[in-house]
Amino acid sequence: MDLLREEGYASLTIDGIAHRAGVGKQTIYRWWKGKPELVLEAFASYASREIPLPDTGVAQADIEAFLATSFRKLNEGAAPVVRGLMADAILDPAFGDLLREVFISRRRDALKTLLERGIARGEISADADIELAVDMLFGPMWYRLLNRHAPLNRRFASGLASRLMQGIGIAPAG
Amino acid sequence: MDLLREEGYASLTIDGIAHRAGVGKQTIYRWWKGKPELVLEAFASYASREIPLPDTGVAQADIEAFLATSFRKLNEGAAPVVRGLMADAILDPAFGDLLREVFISRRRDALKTLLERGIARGEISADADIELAVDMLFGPMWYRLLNRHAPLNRRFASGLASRLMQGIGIAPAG
Amino acid sequence: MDLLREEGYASLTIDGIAHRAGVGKQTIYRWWKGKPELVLEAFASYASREIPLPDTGVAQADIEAFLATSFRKLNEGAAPVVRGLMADAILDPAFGDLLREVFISRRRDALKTLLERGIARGEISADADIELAVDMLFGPMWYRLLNRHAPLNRRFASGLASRLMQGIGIAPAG
Amino acid sequence: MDLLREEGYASLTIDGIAHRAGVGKQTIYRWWKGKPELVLEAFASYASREIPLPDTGVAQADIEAFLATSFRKLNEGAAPVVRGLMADAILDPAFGDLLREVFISRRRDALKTLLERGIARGEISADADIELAVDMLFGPMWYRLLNRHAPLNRRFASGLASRLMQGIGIAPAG
DNA sequence: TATTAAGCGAGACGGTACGTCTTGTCTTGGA
DNA sequence: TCCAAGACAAGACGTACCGTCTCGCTTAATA
Repeated sequence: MDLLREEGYASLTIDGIAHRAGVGKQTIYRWWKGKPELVLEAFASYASREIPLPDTGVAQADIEAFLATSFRKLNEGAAPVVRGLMADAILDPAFGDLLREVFISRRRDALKTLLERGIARGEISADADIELAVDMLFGPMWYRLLNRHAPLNRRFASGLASRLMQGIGIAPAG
Repeated sequence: MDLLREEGYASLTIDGIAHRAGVGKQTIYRWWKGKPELVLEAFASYASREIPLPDTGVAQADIEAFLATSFRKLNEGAAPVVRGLMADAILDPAFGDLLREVFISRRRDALKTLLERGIARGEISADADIELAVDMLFGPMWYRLLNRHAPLNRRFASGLASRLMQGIGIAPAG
Repeated sequence: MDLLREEGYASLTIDGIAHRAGVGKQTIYRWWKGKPELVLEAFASYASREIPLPDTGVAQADIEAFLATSFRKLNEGAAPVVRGLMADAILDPAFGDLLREVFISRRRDALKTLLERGIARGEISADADIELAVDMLFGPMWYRLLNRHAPLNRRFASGLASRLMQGIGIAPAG
Repeated sequence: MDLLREEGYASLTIDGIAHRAGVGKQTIYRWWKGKPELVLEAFASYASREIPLPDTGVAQADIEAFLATSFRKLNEGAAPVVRGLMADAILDPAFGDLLREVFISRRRDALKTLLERGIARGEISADADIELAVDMLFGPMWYRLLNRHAPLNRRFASGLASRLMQGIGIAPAG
């Protein structure tokens, strides 16, 4: 992780990692299939540790908080790593499958939990398309993360959460 | 483009392109900075040529048609190319800037045109956040494109367009 | 020795030996300094066991028989092993010293014994250069063994023995 | 050749050669199959350049001079190189074939020329076994070169030449 | 009989060199 | 004069062995 920060994902090499770790290259290949798998492992635990599920009792607030925390972590240094993982997932479909399994889908699950709580509470329509809702929350995040055309800030989190609720929510009485 | 289809973006090499084109490598570097720029140029014209702006007179229908056409082109073979371009944009930020300029932003502009037409017609609230709306349409598309966790089909196009309109639209009278 | 025959000396590895023997690598290093020493030990006893000193009563015949037996053993499978030991002796001078001590010099001593018997019997000139004679017998053998430009056969043994005796022998009366 | 002298054959690496030559590794592999072939090429020309065929008019003197020059070159620094080439020839039979073709056999040819001149002059018996004679001259040289049990000096050259002539020569009248 | 120590198999480890691959630049020779 | 052909420097890749090291598991001797 230190090296990731110092050198960036793209110029991170197995030789470099091994040398920095005071370790033979073979030792790395013994435990990981390659650089992407290694970084993924280091990062997946970081993500689930650092981005807890909020529970404010209100779906929209939960969602907004969850997104906002994610954005903050990305802005604090995780962004290049996540981008690099995505690049490797594209270049190597097998790693793409792995990334989806151990990272993307877990993040999706977290978000689904928040949405389902909302349904249970009656804030969200019971027949809402949860998968679509998740895509409409994480999709824009990845889009800005990868294209860097606009910042990942709290305003964005708030905008996404509120627009989504208007699309799938049940208007509060009164 | 033939080679792109045959070999895939990842295993496409400058040597390979030059050899296939019966051309020296230097000739390629004379005209393009590298593989990504070459592919981008080939692809950008393809995209604007093949995905025309629809004009049905109804914003939601326009948006849905635009997305659906985009999805179809991706499914017909463009997907790996677009993914590859994104991978290179990640690995080389300078190319990322270029991609944003000549591809991403043009696609965004196309979508904005549709949305602005909707505003002009009174279908969409005049103070809607257009940038956010575009993110909520293209974001999910890229998200599914890159992660391949769900198909890019007409149902998805329809779902995105309708949920968006519920978020930013003006309820029709009656 | 089985592995030596199956795999050849060059592709024989300590890992392979250990695995085949159902033994940990450390156990091998406990007893031998390395692969060459291990093979040398296995081979040295084989050589002294299988190539006895002949005693026909005639020096030239003794020498020819000794060479012929050596050649036969080499042709029967020992050749690659002996070549491999020589390769390691070249690459590691310390092992070269060991090889000379426990193998080369013992073989030379055997040959010297035959020559000295010839001197004792008056067949060979008392002032003959024994060291040189040994070099002229074993030298050509190694030369053919390593270069494989001509076979190690009985004709060669006979030719070497007879030419040598013409060089150092005492012409029999009549 | 500089590196060969400085580092020795065994610790000569392709990386090292490439770096010293200010050259990429691929360039070396483009022209040579590997380290042994490279060294062989550098050395073969050296040998034929530095060890000319003598022509004193007397076979025994020619042979002695030829051997003595060879020994001197070996003692002056060529010995480790020649040993290294032999080690690789042992470990890789394909290179062994090459070494025989472009080095061993050429050196043998040179020696045969001297012997044939001797036959033409009537100094050597016309039915002498030339191949065997060559083995009896070069064999002992290699044997001492590889085993280092005795020096390669002029006395050795002289001893080999004279003993050989006693074996195959025609006694001068008187 | 219970305790301890030695020797072992297994295999992870740091390290080094290998031969392959691709990149972007430089050079050459024929059209 | 142009350009295909491809050599070149650079350097990461993933593999193969090396010789050292640490683990537990026997197994034998000691208490």
